[in-house]
Amino acid sequence: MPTTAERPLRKDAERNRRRILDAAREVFAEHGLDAGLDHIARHAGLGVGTVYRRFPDKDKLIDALFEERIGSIAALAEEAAAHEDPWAGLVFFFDRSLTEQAADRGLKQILLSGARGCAQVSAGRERIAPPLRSLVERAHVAGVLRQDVTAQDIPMISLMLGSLMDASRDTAPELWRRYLELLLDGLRAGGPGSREPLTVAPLDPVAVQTVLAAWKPCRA
Amino acid sequence: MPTTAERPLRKDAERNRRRILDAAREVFAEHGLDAGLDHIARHAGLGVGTVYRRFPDKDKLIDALFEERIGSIAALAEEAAAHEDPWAGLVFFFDRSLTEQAADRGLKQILLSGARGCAQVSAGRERIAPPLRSLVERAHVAGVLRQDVTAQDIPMISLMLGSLMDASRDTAPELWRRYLELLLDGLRAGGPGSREPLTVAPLDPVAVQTVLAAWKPCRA
DNA sequence: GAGGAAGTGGAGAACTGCTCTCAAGTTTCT
DNA sequence: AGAAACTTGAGAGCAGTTCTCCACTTCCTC
Repeated sequence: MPTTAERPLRKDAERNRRRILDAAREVFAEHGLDAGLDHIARHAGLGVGTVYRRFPDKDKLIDALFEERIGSIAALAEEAAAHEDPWAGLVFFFDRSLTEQAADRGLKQILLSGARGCAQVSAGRERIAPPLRSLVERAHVAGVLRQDVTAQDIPMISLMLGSLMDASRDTAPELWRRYLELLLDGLRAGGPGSREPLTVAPLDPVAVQTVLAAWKPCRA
Repeated sequence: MPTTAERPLRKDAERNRRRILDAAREVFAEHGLDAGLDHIARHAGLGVGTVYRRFPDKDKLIDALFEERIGSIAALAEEAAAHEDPWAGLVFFFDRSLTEQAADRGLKQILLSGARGCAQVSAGRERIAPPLRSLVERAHVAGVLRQDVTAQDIPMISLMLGSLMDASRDTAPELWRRYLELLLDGLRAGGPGSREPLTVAPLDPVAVQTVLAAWKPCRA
């Protein structure tokens, strides 16, 4: 839908709109949201002015681009929560959502830092937390997840792995999986009376937002 | 030692040199190495020009400042390697070195990113790896550490926790300990035949340097 | 206590890198 | 063909660095 019930764009304009979106997807995926619009325009073979004619500012472009992608992460969370085996659901969510983030730095930034983007994107983000809560709860009931771990730990773990991803993306793009496995071993409820309880309390949901807002990915 | 065997600084100059170093320590600790020299000069109650008269450029100032601090981290590694209980040594190293890093963002940056600073600092950094290798080896022999974990995992884990620290420093400065505990539970050799082997290989020492060099802390 | 060397301050030069604008030229549509 | 829509890219404006320069001040020595 070109715009909301207004006259359709001219043929060339519509074509360029698509080019901008495609170029932005690629550039943001590779360089993160800090990429300049000049960069995107050049990659699309257009002038910067054209980008600004179509999208009033950078945030609107980001919004248009990530509304759908963030929705797919929310869907992942819902799918994970519906998984018959709660532990497998948890692993599924981490694996799949982080794989997406590894392939798209812009998405990672939108999901984690919460900074950029407007209403649409925020709405998508808010769909994610509830299924994760029920996922964690089911895992607790099934006795497969340490009792002292909460749903708020999930974004924090994603943040840590996301930072590692940024650093290792050119050297060892799959390295984050190694530390995910390590963390999952730490999350799993211990067989015998093994684990000591964690000595530091988890964040509350509001603090999670604050911490994510303070996070910025590294550049490259 | 004011300078190397040259005529001593004038009294006021020596006093200002100390002020600069003190101010730099505080500012770098709080804001990281990206803090501008203007900021440091203002905090020292001096002009920028004075800073540049004493230190030819920013890197020299950083070198002068962190030579000692990085040495103390190396000493920590040596102390850890000498610990009678290898597991306790590992926990000791993580706990102490990360506590230092939590209190000093500049130090964290010097240790992890390797970018800034010259010869002196690099030399200090190179003192750290060997004791960590023997620490890990002893833990393997004692059967307390997963066999598929290597010394190269230590800086990567520090990097992840370091990123979390940057994000949570204002909201929950001790939060990193929670995830350190989780990771330590993942690192410990499993009691019964519990753990699956890690599916992703560790980095080799050269790659570690490359990854660290790509890492930049987030701003605040 | 006078004179020269050493030291100081801070505006600003030079750079980088970003978002966003606008006047002049081009394309599409009717 | 004419009007409206669209495109272009240099550059304005902003912010943030690192580092320079020189008129001025302070210290030390004789």
